[in-house]
Amino acid sequence: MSGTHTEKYEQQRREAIRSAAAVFAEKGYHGSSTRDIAEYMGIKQGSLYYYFKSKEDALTEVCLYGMQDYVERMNSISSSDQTFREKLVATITSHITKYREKNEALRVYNAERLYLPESKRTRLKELGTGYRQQLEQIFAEGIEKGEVRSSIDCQFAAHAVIGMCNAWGEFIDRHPDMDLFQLIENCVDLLINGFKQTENN
Amino acid sequence: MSGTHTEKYEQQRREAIRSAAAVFAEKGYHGSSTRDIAEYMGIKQGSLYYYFKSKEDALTEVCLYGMQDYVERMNSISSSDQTFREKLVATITSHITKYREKNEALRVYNAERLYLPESKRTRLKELGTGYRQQLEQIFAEGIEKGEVRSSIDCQFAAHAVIGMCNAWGEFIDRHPDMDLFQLIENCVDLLINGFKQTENN
DNA sequence: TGCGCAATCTATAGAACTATAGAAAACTAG
DNA sequence: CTAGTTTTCTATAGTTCTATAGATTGCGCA
Repeated sequence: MSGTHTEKYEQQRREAIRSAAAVFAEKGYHGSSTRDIAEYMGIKQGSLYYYFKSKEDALTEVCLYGMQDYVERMNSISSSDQTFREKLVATITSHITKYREKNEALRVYNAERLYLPESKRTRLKELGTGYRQQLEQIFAEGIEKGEVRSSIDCQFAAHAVIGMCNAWGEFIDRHPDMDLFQLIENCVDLLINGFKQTENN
Repeated sequence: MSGTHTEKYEQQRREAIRSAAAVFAEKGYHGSSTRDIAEYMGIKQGSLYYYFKSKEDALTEVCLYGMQDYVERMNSISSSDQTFREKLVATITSHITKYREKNEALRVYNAERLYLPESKRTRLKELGTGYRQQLEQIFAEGIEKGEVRSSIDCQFAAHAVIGMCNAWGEFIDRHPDMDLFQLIENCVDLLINGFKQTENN
């Protein structure tokens, strides 16, 4: 498959995926036309079909592109030998900075993937589940090592962290001048210590 | 304006708004057609324009409908004389149960409001800002009364709570058999106490 | 019963959108 | 420069969508 394609083809295809990501992120999947994507990329509407079989195919590729290195980063965080707190910081940092780096593809994955038919979503589900399970594992280890209290439900915790990151991701996308460093610090502090008054204070 | 309309008209208009909410929630604003909405409601496509000036107008009404009693509930929570913890529980319960009650309109507000032009969003912004400010106020009082540590940034905290509730709202919508009571308890526990090991344990 | 208004329907204009087919242009190698 | 290949373009068939206009049906009241 990939052997049959030119260097330029692969390059332009990646460009097409990035363009689709940018347009989908701004207007939503159904709100975007193939003409919008082509124009963003600087080619004509019909030419886009040299790179995508269909608009749906474009969405599939964008979602995969958005998840892939995101999951890879989680792999390396999860398998490192950092403390629970360090891993939590790394996870949140990785997740949130992805939004600032203009990885529109991740936003598209979050907001639009459900418009894909089941059949085209299995790979995406695997990636998402893998990501979540690694995060659950980090919590399980945190409990073992005594850094996290044992009453924490790891599945709940993983979902909560992911949900919070996505919520802030959307937010910082609309507030480009926000201080990410401060935000990450606040998130970690809240998640680890909670709102309540500390005893020795 | 409203005086010129029949009882039946008002009733059907509410029905139209609810139908639009259901359809928009499932397919997204751009993914829904006016025919979809009309069919859901049991009338013909053209008849919908007896109740909405335009599709965009329908979205505006749905978003307003979704926010309104939501904000009202927050008013009464915020002005009650409960403790911080009680108010937090009430807020999260109100927010999360709204999703289970099939208030699709709230999901539509969250996911689709940005497709409205600025001019039609000012009222919505006011409502959203009002909601958030009341939540910030709850945190400020929590700090005053010593229930919340003073290092918490109230604006950050309010956003974090709203973001987490919305994330779980989306989730429970796809998992109808989930135990909301348990979920709410977990959320409150996490937000107040955090992940970390407690001293006396 | 029949008049008048309210509510819904049918039909359609006009625009936009996806996907394809085949022509044209750009590029590569000999 | 030429022939073959890759990439892009033009044109369009076939659908679908929004919004409107005018006909039709249903309803309450004199």
